[in-house]
Amino acid sequence: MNDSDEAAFLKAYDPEAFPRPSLAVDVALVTAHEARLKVLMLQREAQPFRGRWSLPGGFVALDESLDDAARRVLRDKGGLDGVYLEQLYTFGAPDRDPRTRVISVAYFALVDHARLVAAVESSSDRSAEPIAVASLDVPWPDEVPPAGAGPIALRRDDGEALPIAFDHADVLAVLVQRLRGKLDYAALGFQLLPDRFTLRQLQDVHEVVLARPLNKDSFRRRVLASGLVAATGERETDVVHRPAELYRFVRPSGV
Amino acid sequence: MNDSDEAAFLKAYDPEAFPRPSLAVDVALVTAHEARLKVLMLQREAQPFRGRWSLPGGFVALDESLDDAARRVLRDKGGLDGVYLEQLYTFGAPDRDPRTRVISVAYFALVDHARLVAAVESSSDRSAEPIAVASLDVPWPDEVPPAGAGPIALRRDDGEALPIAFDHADVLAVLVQRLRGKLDYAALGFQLLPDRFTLRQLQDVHEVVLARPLNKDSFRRRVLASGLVAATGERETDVVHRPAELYRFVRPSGV
DNA sequence: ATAATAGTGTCTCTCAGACACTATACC
DNA sequence: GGTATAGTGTCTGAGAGACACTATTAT
Repeated sequence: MNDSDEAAFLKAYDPEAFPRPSLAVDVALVTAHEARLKVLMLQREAQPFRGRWSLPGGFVALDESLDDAARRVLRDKGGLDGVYLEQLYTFGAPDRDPRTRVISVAYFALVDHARLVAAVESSSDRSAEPIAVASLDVPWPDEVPPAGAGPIALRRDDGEALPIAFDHADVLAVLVQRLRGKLDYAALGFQLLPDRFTLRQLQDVHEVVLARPLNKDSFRRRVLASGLVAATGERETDVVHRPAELYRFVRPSGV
Repeated sequence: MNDSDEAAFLKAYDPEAFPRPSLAVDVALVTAHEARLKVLMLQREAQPFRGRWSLPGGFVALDESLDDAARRVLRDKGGLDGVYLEQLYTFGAPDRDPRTRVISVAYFALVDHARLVAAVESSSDRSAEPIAVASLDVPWPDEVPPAGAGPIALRRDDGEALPIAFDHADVLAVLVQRLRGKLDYAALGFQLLPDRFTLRQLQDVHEVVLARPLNKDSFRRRVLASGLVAATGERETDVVHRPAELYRFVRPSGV
């Protein structure tokens, strides 16, 4: 390739030559608590879908990468930094936003429940936008929804169902599939727990995500054999029974 | 939500209010042949990256879904219709295209080798754009590349290495990870074979994708037990040894 | 002591890998 | 018959599920 050719070409290039839709990122901030998967949702105060609940999102700036945009959304709307973040899927149906063509690159972030609650509280101080941590009602048991499975529903702690804006129910459906599919093969479960956790807590998280009970013995064996956890020598406190050992997540070598 | 409110809002909405990058789809058209994974590549005749090889791609029209755009690219540049197509990942580094900000939603398509060769030949009649079906040199053995693994390289049948345009080496790296990860859990292998195939051919495909030998007996057992294949009663012909039974892919029930 | 959960030892069942053997085509 | 690959029967070892048992804390 000839560099001066390329420089001349770039000078003459017209960036308006192709149609350009708007580009947004939406972030599902996920946690697990009390046998439920939960996500942070915001109630829309503007049209479209005013009054319905949407994932936090934002438009991508021209000089920022998609990952950076997702991290910015997480920081601005969730008050969280340094959490596990992964690109999920890109949604681009022409009519998914009635305003104009908007393509949304969906991300998901995983955080332990206590940290999410703290972040939501400090975030509510800064902004009046209604915020909720809603439970997912997943109407199918396996990784992949069978044909004809209904959409995912959201329910607040007080029991009220939250109507979902845009195609965000589809985003949540893909999210649940990704979580269930990757949980055993990647270090996702740990991301939903605090730094120190018991194996029982980790099993609870897995059971919440997979929506089925797991065998205690074989779960312990598998986790300990994976080499992804290390005993700390500490034990939990303030429990009414024999306290369990606390473990911590060990990043797999070379990654 | 109030419908007339929403209608009034839409009328007043200014679609120029947010920066809008260009949006493209790129499609990796994949096949397996002679113990190699292969992809269709085009040699760029324009800047940028003139002379280097890129995945077929195109900009997304404002009234077309992402999937439709990918199918259009497949039809226009590869001459193929009705093949397996799946969204892979979205690439959005600010400098990935030196012209302007271009976000690329990458797809991959799977097709059997004979069909790809036929499509390439008829496509070469229509267009003078240099086209190649290049072998992937994957420099890591497992599903996920270890830290410090080199980039994927492309090699033509005549042995010549093809320099890669844009960030398409990254696209190919994610592609290989997806293929290796999903091969056992989803019906991907069949998509790389013609309608009728022998179990040996299917095993060859799996070995090519995973880049490691598989146990014949247990592979046969697993495939037959999966219920995804059905014997046709026919046998292969023109082989110098005992002909194997031909099987066909049976779509999993309910999908 | 009792209650409750943590954690371990062991048996069984399933399944992948390995090997050996038989079957069947063309030469 | 020779050769090459298809296809099957059987053993073995690894690992998950199931169950029973011991351990350890608070009350």
